[in-house]
Amino acid sequence: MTFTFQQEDLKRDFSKKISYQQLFPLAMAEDVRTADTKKAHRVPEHEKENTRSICLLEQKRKVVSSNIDVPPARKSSEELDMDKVTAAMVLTSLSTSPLVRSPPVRPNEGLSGSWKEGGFVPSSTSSSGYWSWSAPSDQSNPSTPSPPLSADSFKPFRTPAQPDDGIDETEASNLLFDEPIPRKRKNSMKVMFKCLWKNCGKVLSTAAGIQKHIRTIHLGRIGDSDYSDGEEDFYYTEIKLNTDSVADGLSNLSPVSPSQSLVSPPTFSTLDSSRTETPCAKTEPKLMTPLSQSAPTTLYLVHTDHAYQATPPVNIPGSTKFSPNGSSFSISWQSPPVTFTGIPVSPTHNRPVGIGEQRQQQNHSVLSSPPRGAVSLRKPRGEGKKCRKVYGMENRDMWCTACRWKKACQRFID
DNA sequence: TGTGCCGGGAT
DNA sequence: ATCCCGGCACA
Repeated sequence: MTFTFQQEDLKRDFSKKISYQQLFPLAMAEDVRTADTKKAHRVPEHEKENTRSICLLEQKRKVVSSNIDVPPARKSSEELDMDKVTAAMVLTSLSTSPLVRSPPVRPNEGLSGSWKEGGFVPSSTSSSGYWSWSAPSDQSNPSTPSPPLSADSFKPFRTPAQPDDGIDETEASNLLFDEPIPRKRKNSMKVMFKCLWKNCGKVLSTAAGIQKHIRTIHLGRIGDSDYSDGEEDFYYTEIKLNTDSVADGLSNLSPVSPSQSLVSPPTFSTLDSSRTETPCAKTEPKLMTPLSQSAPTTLYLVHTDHAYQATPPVNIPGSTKFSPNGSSFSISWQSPPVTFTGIPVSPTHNRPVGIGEQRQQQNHSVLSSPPRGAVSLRKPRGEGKKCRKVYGMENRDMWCTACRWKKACQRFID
């Protein structure tokens, strides 16, 4: 129904290019700050392009959804204040909502092909529902893989700043690659709406119902129960219950321990950018800045005990402290601490950029930079035989110390 | 490809 | 200061 319309709409808009800086001033700022360290982390142009497109998608999703199911009220004037509220709500939501689930492995997706090659598809579209920072910046790590996206959208709660989720995330990612969209799971889903009001948790089958519930019960709008300013939107979550095995663990409405989220590698749990501000929009500074600035195009992976680097952050050149490839951070959860990390360690096709690769990149840039020989301060090479030649490698102990140390020979000076 | 040795890290 | 080595330039 509306999905069809939205997809078409999005497709059309994707053909338009929007200035990177225009969309992501924050990311640009970060780019500038970390420009030096990122020299070795050049992101191929096409990846940037993908990233841009994805964020454009994020924006578009908001527009679309606001046109369709979210009243346009309270868009701008309250945004700043609401960002603070958003931060609080995120935290609240973390403890009251099923945040993590295991996305199905979808080998047929267009995305999978890209990250097989060590290349990277910035699938920052992220499956809806959770933490993923699909930031658009050059920091996007080419080798940080995007896990396969999941089809089920999950909306723990809504925030004023992002009244979206009007479109399925996977579909969105498919749009990017003009892949046909497998929809089979849609049919087996039952959409429910759960009230996120603290200590409530009421589940209703219709959005109208849950909105009315929130309006009347929690917002106390008894008189004008038909009027909706959209605020209710923020207090309920859409839950898609399906019969798939993947969703089995999610049908449970209680908070889900992140450690349950990974079914089996390389099936990654994804965190959704839509839960927090995507880099396309402003973010609450303390909560999001490090992530949104430095976790571009990367779905943060929920770390448990498997193949992901745990804290402390790994210091990799070209990445900031919280960058997707060079870092991780922890959030203390109700039970086990959750580590979001952008450093997949092992899966072959999604290994991080290693030092060797960085060196290669550096070398590459060296090769393509200044024409050498402009000014060579290197003194001419000695013509005569040196210790090495005279004594040979087997008599290295007979060499002069300089030769032993690979310095200019002091015994046979030219 | 082997050699000389610069630049820089480690101790 | 000494020792060591990566890596570049050159033969």
